[in-house]
Amino acid sequence: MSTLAGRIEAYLKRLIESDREGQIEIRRCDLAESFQCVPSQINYVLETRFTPEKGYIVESRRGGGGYIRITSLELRRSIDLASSLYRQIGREIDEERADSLLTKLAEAGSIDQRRATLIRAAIRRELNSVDPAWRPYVRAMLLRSMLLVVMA
Amino acid sequence: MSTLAGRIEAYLKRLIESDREGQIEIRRCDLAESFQCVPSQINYVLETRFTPEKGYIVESRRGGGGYIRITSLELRRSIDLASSLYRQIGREIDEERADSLLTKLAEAGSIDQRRATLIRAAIRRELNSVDPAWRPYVRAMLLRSMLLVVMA
DNA sequence: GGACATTTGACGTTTTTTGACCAAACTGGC
DNA sequence: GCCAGTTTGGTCAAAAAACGTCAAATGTCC
Repeated sequence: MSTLAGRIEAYLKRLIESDREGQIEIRRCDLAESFQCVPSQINYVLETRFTPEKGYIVESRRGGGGYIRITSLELRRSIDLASSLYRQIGREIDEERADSLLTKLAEAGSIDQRRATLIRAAIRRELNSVDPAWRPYVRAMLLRSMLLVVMA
Repeated sequence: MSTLAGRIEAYLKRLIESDREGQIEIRRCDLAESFQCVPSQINYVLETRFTPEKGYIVESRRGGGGYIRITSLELRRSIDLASSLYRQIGREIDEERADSLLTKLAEAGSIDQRRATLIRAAIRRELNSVDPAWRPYVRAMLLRSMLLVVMA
């Protein structure tokens, strides 16, 4: 994937993935400048790699203050889930609360029993090598992440 | 067996066998150049020696940045890609390696593309609030945990 | 000589890159 | 408020970069 178009695509996807909203705004001329290519190359990348079928929405505006906005529907949808998980779990969580949350989710059918068990075991194993003082934070992170990919 | 086709076949097989995943990517024009033959000779070799019945998959792309990819089904199976990749994570991992690992898993069908994107995004976002010095460790933990629950 | 395999080259398709020209949106003077 | 000029992004077609197909020519082995 060593084509210009491929590199631009990868760059944009990275930007989008690290954005909290799964959405970015760029200026076509800036991007073209930083990749040393003609501006229309950017349109080519957008048309071939960021189509609705591939889960992206591209909006733009011309004129002064113009921009190109790219939204990943996939990530957009996961935002809600992520923030709801963050509300339930928070920045840190102790083992007991993590445990009961998993039990609740399994009972509610949001995740299956097998995965709940798997998540408990994974957390316990990973925390082994973590300084006890940090465990509540790391536990929260792991729990949030695993639940996100399982429930999405 | 000292025909041109035979020598090209032997050369490609040597390359494939020395690749850890039993897969190589070449450029038809380069190969033709180095064997001093017409490009279509390469197609002849592929059609007669690297067929599915003989255990190979050949994929290709035209246009700028085009390539020909040959995969040996046998070598691929023997490695058990998913678990071998999983073991490759280790105690710490940088962003680039994590990225390419996810790409490979998605290509191999071990996880779907949608989840790969989700995992990348989740890792990036969680790491935002982590001291850069610890990121490789935390990244490894998150990646391992999320892969565990999605591949299970 | 016939059957089969190999080699070559002309022509075709797909994907990427580039550039000339077009259209919309903002800005500032009147 | 309107017009002219500037600032952006959009379109489209040609050129370039790869790979694919097919059939004719050539070799090889009974």
